[in-house]
Amino acid sequence: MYKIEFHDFFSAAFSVDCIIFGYEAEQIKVLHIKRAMEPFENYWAIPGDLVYPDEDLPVAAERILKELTGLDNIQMHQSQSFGHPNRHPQGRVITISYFALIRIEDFEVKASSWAEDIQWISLDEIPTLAFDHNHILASTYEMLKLKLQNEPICFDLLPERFTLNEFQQLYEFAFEQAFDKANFRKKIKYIPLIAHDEKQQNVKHRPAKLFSFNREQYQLSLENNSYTFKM
Amino acid sequence: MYKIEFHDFFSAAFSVDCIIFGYEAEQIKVLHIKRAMEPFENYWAIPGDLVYPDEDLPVAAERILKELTGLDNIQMHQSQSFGHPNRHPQGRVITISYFALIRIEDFEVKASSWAEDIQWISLDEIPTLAFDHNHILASTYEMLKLKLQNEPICFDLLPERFTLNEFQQLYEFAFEQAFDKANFRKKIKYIPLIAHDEKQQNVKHRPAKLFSFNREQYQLSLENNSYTFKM
DNA sequence: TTTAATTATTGTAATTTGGACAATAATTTA
DNA sequence: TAAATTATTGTCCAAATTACAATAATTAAA
Repeated sequence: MYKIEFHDFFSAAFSVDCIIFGYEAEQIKVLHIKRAMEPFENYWAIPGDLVYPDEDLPVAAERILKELTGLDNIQMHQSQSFGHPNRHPQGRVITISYFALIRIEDFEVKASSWAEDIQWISLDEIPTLAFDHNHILASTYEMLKLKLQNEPICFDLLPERFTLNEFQQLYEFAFEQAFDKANFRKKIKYIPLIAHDEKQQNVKHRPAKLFSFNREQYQLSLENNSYTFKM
Repeated sequence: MYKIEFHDFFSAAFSVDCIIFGYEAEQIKVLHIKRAMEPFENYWAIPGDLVYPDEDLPVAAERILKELTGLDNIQMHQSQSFGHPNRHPQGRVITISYFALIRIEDFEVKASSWAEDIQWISLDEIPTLAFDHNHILASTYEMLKLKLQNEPICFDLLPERFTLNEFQQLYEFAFEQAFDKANFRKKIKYIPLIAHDEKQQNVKHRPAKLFSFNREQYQLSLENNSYTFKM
């Protein structure tokens, strides 16, 4: 085996891939772009690109997502790394996947930069994607479900002030099952929420009270070790 | 801003860091090595090193762990990536952390390669480590706890055939609290175990029945979506 | 102005689960 | 054969979960 010099190690690139989950009409969809360049030209792919040599990972994720899809100000979470030596035909590229969860109706997406087209595709209709993106997507979806149940990331999906029913719908989305309204309220008893005096507007029935997630109290109890979020 | 050419992206290195959690005397310890070279010479560090340009990540993790600590055949799990541009003084190095859980008494560790010394350090006595290793360790410990409760990785720690008491001790380790023997048996009712006819040998009391984790049934129910592991 | 319709919110009783603890079983050693 | 030790099972009570009923607040139609 030939000797590898120190500088030979500095020959890899790395990328971030942004898996944007959205829900709409009780379906989970994932944002895809159509590649306008080789390799995998014309394939659908997860939005992602190479990271600049002096750029931090979360910054790169934000930049790349915005460049390719127009999405801005989205709170992303790191998922996993994928680094098989042959996963990229043009060299050694390690990729780090980030994901987010958004309400589709709240955002407008737009193909730009080298993205030729953009589309929300439901989880059960994903075609063969570029690179190892099918694998990355599947494994990131598992991470999403795990985090939904163990960290309060679900509040990224809700408006700042929400009704308990909206919260419950999200819960049902995460667990893929329905819950009883009365029992749901007992279940979330320990999740720190702020009850506001304000009520729902413009509904054709009794308006529901609005709540918000009490981030301060959540942070405190984290530091305290006095409570761990569980859905 | 100057234009970055494609080949300029291929100037990063990447490493893996292996966080080996061990338990002994009801304490959680982490395996550290003392660095025998710059940067951070003489600092304690998590065992880790650069990955070869054509080497897969899990393979690199195994190789590096063995080179530095002598540990072999350890099932490691990927945790997270750390990629701050200045985290390594000699260039851009993204690191991917892997972790494992072992019983300290089952293995012998030995400093080798450029590791000058090796030591198990308990979690509450960790000194200032090389690089951003304190941060990596803290964040990987959170991942360990999350996975212990949601994936059957605890069986990596047990021998192939184990008694329910051994299983319970592990459970107590993971949750940092004691459980009632009788109640523990009710709690694990849904975890797929195989009860063998075989019994514990060479104990000074009534021997316990041996069990093993039913990986086949677990895989099946995963594919089935009929059960999710919960501790 | 009253009433029906709709959804929010609270309450209650039955069932299931979880925890404390006691009882019994199987084995080794003295 | 009895004492010691740990495994295993059972029982009772409290707590959590579930199903479902009752009440409250609001809008829209009569």
